Amino acid sequence: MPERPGQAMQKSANKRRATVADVARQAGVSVATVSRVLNAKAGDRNPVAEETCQRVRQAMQTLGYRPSQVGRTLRTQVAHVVALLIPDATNAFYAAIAHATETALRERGYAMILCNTSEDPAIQDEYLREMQAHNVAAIVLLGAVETAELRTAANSDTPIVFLNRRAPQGVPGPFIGIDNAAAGEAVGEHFAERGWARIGCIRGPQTSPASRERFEGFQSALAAAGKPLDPDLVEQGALTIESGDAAMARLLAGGHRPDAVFCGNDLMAYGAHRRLADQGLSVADVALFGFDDNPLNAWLATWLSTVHVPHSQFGRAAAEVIVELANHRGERMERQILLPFHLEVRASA
Amino acid sequence: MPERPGQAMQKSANKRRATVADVARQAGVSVATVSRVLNAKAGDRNPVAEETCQRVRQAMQTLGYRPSQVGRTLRTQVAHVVALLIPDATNAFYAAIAHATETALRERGYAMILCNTSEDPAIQDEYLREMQAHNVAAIVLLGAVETAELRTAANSDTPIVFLNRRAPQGVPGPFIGIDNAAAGEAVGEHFAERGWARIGCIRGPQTSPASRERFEGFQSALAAAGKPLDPDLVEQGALTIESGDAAMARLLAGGHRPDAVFCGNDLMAYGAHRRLADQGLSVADVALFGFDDNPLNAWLATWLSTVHVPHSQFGRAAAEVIVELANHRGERMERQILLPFHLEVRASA
DNA sequence: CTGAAAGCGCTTACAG
DNA sequence: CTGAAAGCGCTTACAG
Repeated sequence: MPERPGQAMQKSANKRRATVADVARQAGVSVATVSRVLNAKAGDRNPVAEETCQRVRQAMQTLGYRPSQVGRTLRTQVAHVVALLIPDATNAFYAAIAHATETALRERGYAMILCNTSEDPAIQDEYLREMQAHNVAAIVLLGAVETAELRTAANSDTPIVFLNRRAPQGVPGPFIGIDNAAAGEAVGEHFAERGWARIGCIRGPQTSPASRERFEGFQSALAAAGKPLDPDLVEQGALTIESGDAAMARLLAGGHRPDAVFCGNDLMAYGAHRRLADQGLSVADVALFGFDDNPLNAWLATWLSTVHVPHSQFGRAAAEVIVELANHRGERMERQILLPFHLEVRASA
Repeated sequence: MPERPGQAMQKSANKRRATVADVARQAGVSVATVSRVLNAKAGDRNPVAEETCQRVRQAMQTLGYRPSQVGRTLRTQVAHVVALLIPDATNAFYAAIAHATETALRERGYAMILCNTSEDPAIQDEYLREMQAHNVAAIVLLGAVETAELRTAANSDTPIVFLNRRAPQGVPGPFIGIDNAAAGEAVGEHFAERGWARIGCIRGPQTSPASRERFEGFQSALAAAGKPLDPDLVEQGALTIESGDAAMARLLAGGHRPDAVFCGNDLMAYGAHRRLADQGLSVADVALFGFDDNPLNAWLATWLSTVHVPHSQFGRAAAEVIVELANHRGERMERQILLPFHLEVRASA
C-alpha cells in the first residue's frame, strides 16, 4: 500500500470523558440523582426537585457530559442501535430504503448498523448472531433468506422486523411492505383494459414470496378478465438486468412475440428493454411494465411504467414499529403494515 | 398507518443468553479462564492449558455461548464498531465506498454504523458526539465538513479517518484518497496532447480541497504545455447533475463554444451532456471528461471518459488503518494513504 | 425527594 | 497455569 513518508505517531493529550460520577461530584448529588435527571420522563412517580435538576444540568454543561451508550446498554440490556440487514446497499432501491430507515431511526435516537448480506445465507446468519451480541434493539431484515438460524433468531429476545419480503412460513415477526398480490392484480387489470392480445410475463424467482404473490395476482386478474395468461409467454428471471435481458431473448425467440410484458422488477425491465433495442424493437412494439419504481428510473428510464413502492415510507414505518417493540420488550408482536402502492403509468405501457 | 386486523401480542418464551459465568460453571473453571480462552492470542505469556481449553470450548459449544460485545466494550473501552459518516448513501459513488468499507470491516470483526450527514454540519456534529458515546473504534469521515466540533472530536480519544476529502487545515487524522492534484494534471496533459484549441472546465466548489486540487492540477498542466486555461471558460458547479447542466448552459451561452470540457465529477458531466443534447450537440462537438468513475457509468454513461477513483480500495485501506489505530490506541497517527487512480479514456474525450 | 448498593458481562492486573 | 477481585458507566429496586 503506497504511503507518504510523513507518517508519524504522537501521544495525544486527552482528558478522560466525564461520567455520571463526575457530574454527581460536581453537582454535589449522588449518581442515582444524575441518572434520574438523565432519564426524567413526563409522568415520573418520584421526580427530582427542580432546584436539584438545575444544578445537575449545570454540572453536565460544565463538564460537557454525554452519557455512555455502552454503560446504559449493559445495564438495560438493549442498545439504542438497530441493525439493518440488506442484500446490497449499492442497489438503488435498497439504498433508498436504507437511507429512509437511517433518517427515521436517527430522529428517534437510534443509530443504524448496516449489514450487507449479498443474500448469502452464511453472512446473514453470522450477522444475525453478531447483532444479538451487540444487544441491538431490533434487526430489520430486508430480503430475508430462510435458514435455521433465522428461525432461532426470530424466537430470541431480539425482535426481527421483516421488510419488503415477508417472514418465512411459521417464523414470527412483524412485516412492513406492500400487498404484492393486490399490486400484481392491479397490473393485470391494467393489461386487460389496454386490450393487449398477447401478454407475457418475466417473473421473479419462485423462492421469493413477494415475487410469487405479484405473479399470482397478475395471473388471476387476467383470468378474471377472460384473458388467461399463456404459460408459454411466462419466463423467470433473477431480478437482475442480465436476467431480464436473457428472459426477453427467450420470449422473442419463442416465435410469437408478446404485445406487452410485465416484469417482476424494474431491473429486469431495463434488461428486457435493452434486448428489445438490440433487436431493433421498442416499447411501441412490446409494452413493458416494471415493479418497484426504482430511484434509478429518474435517470435511466423515465419512460418505464411501473408499480411505485413507497421506499421512503418503509423507513419511517420500520422505525415506528421498532419504537413500539422497544416499549413492549419480551412480547411478540404479530403485525402487518401494508403501505400504499400505486401504478405509475408512463410511456412504456 | 394502515394495518391488518391480525395484530396480536404474545409473551415469548426465551431463555437468557449464556454468559461467561454460565460457561465457567459448565466447564468447572473460573470466568477468568473462560475469558482467557476467548482472547487467546498466538504469543500469550500465560497460556491456558490445552486440556482446560478443550473443556471450555466444549462448554461454549454446549451452551451456544457468544460473548457479549457490550460487556467487552464497557471493559475495554472500545467497541468492535466503526462509524461511517457519509454525505448521502444513495449516491452511487458513496454507496460503493460504504459497501467496500462494510465488507472490509466485517472481515476484520467490526460492524459498521452508517450515518448520513447530508453534508449538514449540525447532523455531522451530532453524529460525531453520539458515536463517541458508543465508544466506536474509529469514525470514518467521508466528505468532512469543517466545524468546531470536528476539531474537538479530532483531538479526542476516538480516531477519525478522513476519506476522499482531506482533513481541514490543522486538524489531525489520517487521510485515505487519491492525489487529486496529480489526477488533475494527468487530465490536463491528456487535453494538451489531444490538441484541443478551446478548453473549458466545470470545476467543483472552492470549499472542497479535493475539487480545488483537481482544478489546480489541471490548470497547471495546461499552462506547462503552453495552453493556459482561459478564465472565461471556467465555470463552477455543486457536483450535482443539475449544476453541470446549468454550467454547460453558461459555457454555451458565452458565445465561443469550448471544444472540450473537464468536469469536476461525473454527475456534472452527466448534466453537461444532457445540456449538450438539448442543444442538438454531442461529445463529438464538445468532448467531456469526468471524475470519479461513478458506478452509474456502467448503466448511464458507458461513453464517459473519466478519472477512475478506486472506490472499492478505499474500504480496505480504511479498515487496515483502523485496525492499526486500534493497536496503537492513544497515539495520534499522521498518515497519508494515496491510492492509485488512472484515466479511463472512453468515447467522450 | 434522595442516596447507598447491587449488578448488567466482560477483562486484567495481582497472587498464588 | 489458574482464580478472586476490582472495575468499566450506567440504572433501578430498596430504604429512608
